[in-house]
Amino acid sequence: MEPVTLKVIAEKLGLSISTVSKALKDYPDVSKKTKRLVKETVELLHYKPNAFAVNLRTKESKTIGLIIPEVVHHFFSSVIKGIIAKAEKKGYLVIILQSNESYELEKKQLDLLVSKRVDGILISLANGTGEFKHLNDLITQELPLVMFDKIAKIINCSKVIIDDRKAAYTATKYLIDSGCKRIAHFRGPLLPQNSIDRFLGYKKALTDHNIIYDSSLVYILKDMSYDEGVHFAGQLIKDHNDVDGIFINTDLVAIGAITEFNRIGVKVPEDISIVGFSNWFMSSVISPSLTTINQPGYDMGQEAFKILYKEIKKRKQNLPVKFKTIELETKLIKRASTNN
Amino acid sequence: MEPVTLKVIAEKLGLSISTVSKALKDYPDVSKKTKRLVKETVELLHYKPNAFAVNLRTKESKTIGLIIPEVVHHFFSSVIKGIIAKAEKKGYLVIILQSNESYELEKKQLDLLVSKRVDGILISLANGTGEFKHLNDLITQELPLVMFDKIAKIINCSKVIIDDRKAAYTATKYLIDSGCKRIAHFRGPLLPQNSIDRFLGYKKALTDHNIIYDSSLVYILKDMSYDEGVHFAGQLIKDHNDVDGIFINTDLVAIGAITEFNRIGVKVPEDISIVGFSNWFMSSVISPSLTTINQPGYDMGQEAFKILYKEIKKRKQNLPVKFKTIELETKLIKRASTNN
DNA sequence: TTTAATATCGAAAACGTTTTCGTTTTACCG
DNA sequence: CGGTAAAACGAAAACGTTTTCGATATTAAA
Repeated sequence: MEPVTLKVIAEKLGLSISTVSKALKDYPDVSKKTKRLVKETVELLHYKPNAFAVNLRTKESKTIGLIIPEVVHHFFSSVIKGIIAKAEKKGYLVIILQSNESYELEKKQLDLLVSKRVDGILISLANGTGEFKHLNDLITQELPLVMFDKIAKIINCSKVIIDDRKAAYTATKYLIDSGCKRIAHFRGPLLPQNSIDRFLGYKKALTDHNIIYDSSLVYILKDMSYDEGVHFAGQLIKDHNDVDGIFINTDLVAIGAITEFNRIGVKVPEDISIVGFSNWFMSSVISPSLTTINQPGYDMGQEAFKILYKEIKKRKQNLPVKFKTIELETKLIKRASTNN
Repeated sequence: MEPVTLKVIAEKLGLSISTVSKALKDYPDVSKKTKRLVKETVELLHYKPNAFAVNLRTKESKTIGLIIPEVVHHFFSSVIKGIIAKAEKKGYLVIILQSNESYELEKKQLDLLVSKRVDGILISLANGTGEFKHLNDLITQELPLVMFDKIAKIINCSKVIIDDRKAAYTATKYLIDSGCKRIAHFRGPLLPQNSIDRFLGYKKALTDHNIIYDSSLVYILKDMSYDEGVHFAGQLIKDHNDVDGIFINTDLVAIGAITEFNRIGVKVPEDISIVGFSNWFMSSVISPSLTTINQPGYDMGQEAFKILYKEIKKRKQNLPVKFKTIELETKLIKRASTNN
C-alpha cells in the first residue's frame, strides 16, 4: 500500500507536483478549477502531508518540548493540561520529558529536545539543578525558552511564576493573626528558588510582627514526601513542645504531618495550626481540611505556552523578542487546620 | 550562525558527505583514522543530526503518540510516567494528547498523531467512544496500536488491562466476608468496558454468595467526580436505610462518599463498609482510610510501551505481528473503611 | 493580426540525511 | 615491478515538500 504523496495526486490528475502543492496552499497562480480538483482528490485519497518533509523545508516542527521534574504530581499534571490545551489550539504538539529532579537527566532531556528540533521549550527546573550552562546554551542558540514555577533567576529568559515570598508571607501572617506565637517552618532543600523564597517570606512575616526568628524551628526536608511530613511532625513535637503553628512548604508534607498529629493525639488546630502550600485536591478532603495557598497550575501552563508561542512567532519573523516575567496570583484558602 | 550539518563537517575535513555519514554510523568501509577524525570534529562542532532529514529517509520518527482521557488524574499520570520511562530507554519520545473523554476529540487527536507520522500509538479510550472506525483505520494502516485500561474488546489489537471483573468480585466478596448483607454499588456510565465489568463482578459475587441482586442498589454515575460521591452517598442513605456496604467504582467517588458520611454522622465502617477502586494515594490518607483495589498504573504504562515497541520492530522487519492481551494483577488493599 | 499583458502551469533546486554502487587508492603476493 | 584483491572513499539518487523562476497558454489592447 503505497503512501499517498503529492506525487501520486499529481500523476492521477496529470498535473505537476508544484501545481498540486500550490493548489493546496491557495497560491494565486493556479486556477480555481484545478484548485477544486486537487482538493477533491486530496479528500478522496486521504492525503496527509508528510510532516518531516514539510519540516525539512520550512524548519518548523510545530512541536514544543516540556520538561518537568515529576509527572505524577497534582500541580504538574495541571500544568501539563494547561499547556496541552493551549498548544493544541495553535496546532502545536507537546513532547513531555521528566527530569526526576536530576540535573544530569535534565541536561540529557534538553539535548534530546534540541536534536528533535522542537520550536521551543518549556521547563520547570529539577531541584538538583545548580548549574545553568545547558540553559544558557539554548538562549545563545536563540531557541525560545520559557521557565515556570521552579526557575533560575539568573537565566535571561521569560518566566511564569508566583510570588512565593509574598504567598509565604501571607500564609505565615495568617497563622500569626489567628493567634500563633511559636511558628515552625518545614522547608524544602536549599536549591530550588521556591523553597528559598518561601522561607524568606516566612521569616519576614515573623520579624514584621515582632516574633523573634528562631532557626531551630526551621526544618529542612529533602524530598518533600508524605513520609517526611510524618517524620518531622513527630520530630517537631519532641524538639519543641511549645510550637503552636507550622507553615509547611507543600501540601503533601502537610498532609503527612496532619495524619501523624492525628495519630499521636496532637489536636489540629487547637494545639497546632497548620498552613500548607499548593492546594492539592487532597487538602480539601483530609480531616481536618488543610488551610493552604492556592497555586494556579493550569493557568501557569496556559500562560507559559502563550509566551512561548509569541516568542516562536517573533523569532520566525526575525523580530527582537523581549523577555518578560509573569506573576500569577495566589490565594490563601482558609480551611479547618487553622483557627477561624 | 549557520547550522552544522554533515556538509560543513565534510567540507572542514575535505571529505565527502557520504564518508562522514558512514563514519558516524561505523560502516566497515571507512578507516579507523577518518572515523576518529570525524567523531572528533562532530564533538567539537556539536553536530546534531537533523531529525527530519533522518526520518524522511528512514521513515522512522522515533516518536510515539499517547492519548488519554484526562491528564490530571493519579492513575493516568502514573501510566504516563511508566510510558515515558520505558520509551526514553529505547530512544523514543512521547507526544501526549488528551481526549477529555470526548469521542470527537479523540478522533481528531488520533488524526493529528497519524499526520505527525508517529511510529505507534498508545490509547486509553474516552468514555464517549462508542464507535471504533477511527481505531480500525489504524489497524488497516498497519500502524502499531496498543490499548490500555479503557479498551474496546471488539478491536483487534494488543491490550494491557486488569481483570476488572475479577477485581470487582474480590472487592465485593471481601465486603460479604466481613459481614455485609445489603451491598450497594456506585458504578460508572454505560459505555466504558471497565464499569460494565466491575458491575458484573459485583453482581456475580452477590449471587455466588446467595445474596439477591437488587438493581435499586446500583447507582449509575456520570462523571465519577468527588461531588457525585457526596451526592449519591446522601441519596443512598435516603433511599435505603438498611445498606451496610458499598462497592464504589473509583476511589475519588468513594472519598466523596466517605466525607459525606462523616459529615452526616454515618459511621464507616460500623454502619457502612466501603471498598473503592484504584488505590489513589489519597485513599491511604483519608480518615477512615479506604479499602480499595490497587490498579498498577505505572506497570501498565511500562507494559503497554513494551508491547508497542515490539510491534514497531516487527513491522519494520515486515514480520507478522500477533496481538496479545496482557492482564496485570490487582490487589485488595485492606484498610479502615471495612471491618477487620 | 501583432503585441503586450496576464493567467496558468511546470522544472528544478533545496532542505539534510542514508545507502547503493561504482571508483580510486593502498597493500599484498608472486 | 605488474597484477590483483582489499580497503577506503565519493557520486548520486532518494525521501516529500516548498518556492522561485521561467515557460506556455490565454486574453486584452493596439
